Amino acid sequence: MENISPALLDWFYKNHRILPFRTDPSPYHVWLSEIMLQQTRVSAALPYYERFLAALPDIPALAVCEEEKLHKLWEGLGYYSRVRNLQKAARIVCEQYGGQLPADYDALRALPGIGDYTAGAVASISFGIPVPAVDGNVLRVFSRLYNDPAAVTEPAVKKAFTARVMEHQPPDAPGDYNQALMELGALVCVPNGAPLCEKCPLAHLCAARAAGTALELPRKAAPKPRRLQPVTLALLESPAGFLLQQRPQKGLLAGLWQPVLWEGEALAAGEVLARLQAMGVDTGTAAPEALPAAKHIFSHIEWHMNGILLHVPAQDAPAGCVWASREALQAEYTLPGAFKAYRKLII
DNA sequence: TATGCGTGGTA
DNA sequence: TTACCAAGCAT
Repeated sequence: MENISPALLDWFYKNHRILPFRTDPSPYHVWLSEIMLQQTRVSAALPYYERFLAALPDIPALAVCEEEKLHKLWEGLGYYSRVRNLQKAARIVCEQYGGQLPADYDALRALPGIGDYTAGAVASISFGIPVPAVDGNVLRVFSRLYNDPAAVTEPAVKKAFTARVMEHQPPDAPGDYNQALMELGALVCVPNGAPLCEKCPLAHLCAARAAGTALELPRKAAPKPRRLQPVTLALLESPAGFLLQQRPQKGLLAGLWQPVLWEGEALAAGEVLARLQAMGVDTGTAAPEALPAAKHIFSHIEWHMNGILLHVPAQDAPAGCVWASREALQAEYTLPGAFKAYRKLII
């Protein structure tokens, strides 16, 4: 196949979106944007990006930020280990590289939270290093361009596609080329429906367009079905505010805050009261009110939530819990989006 | 290699 | 409403 980069780059320079991390593509900006954009849409990440940079304008500021504040800046964005790894990496960069990201693919790749894709993106976009940055967009574009039905979810297939990506990469513009492929995937060679082939600068080269198979590509392995999990929660309000419990430091929503809850069990109100009392909570005399049922879908689990709202007397918080005022909830404690249905009851 | 890890937009 | 799935990484 003839080299795609002239037509691709010409299209990119005329049609790319103006994005803040392109306006000022410093290594820190590109790194932060790439972490935020992992499995996340540009429109969802943009407000977080602006707010995060305003709070933590450089790598040393990120390195010394308190974890609670860090979580708060990521609240609602999901995959919270991303921001913890971001800080781990920032601390290493401060200790080993004087606070500047290294201009070296392998050194970037060795930092926490930076995998093949992100190392390639930062190296090529910020430092002009001729390496690949193969994400879901690029795999989709190439599976169609070559009309290749191989499952792009397989690492061996991704490796083979990466070799093809590099056959077309111009040595003098690796960053623009990598971004152009992603931009083409995001704007023209779109997923979830028919691609906009009439707008595609590579349409004349595209094997899937010729074969009429673009809608069926890329091929992926079927996802595993989600596990359904009943969850019972107890929303306790006292004169001091609402009772929050911190989640374990490992696993789902690690270290974030939530109403007191039990996963994997649908508990009746009487059983909830008994369990609260066993925790040392004075459940008082007010009758528990039923909370509305709610569902939250994670990628691998589906929570079916029920529970009670209970007004209790002023008292100390049990171990691992705090009483949080509405103001503290707003400013300090990070409540994951899974509790969106209940958030409006407490803020 | 398979699994765990969030959330929201869109057809 | 369901189903898909978005600029992935760690273990």
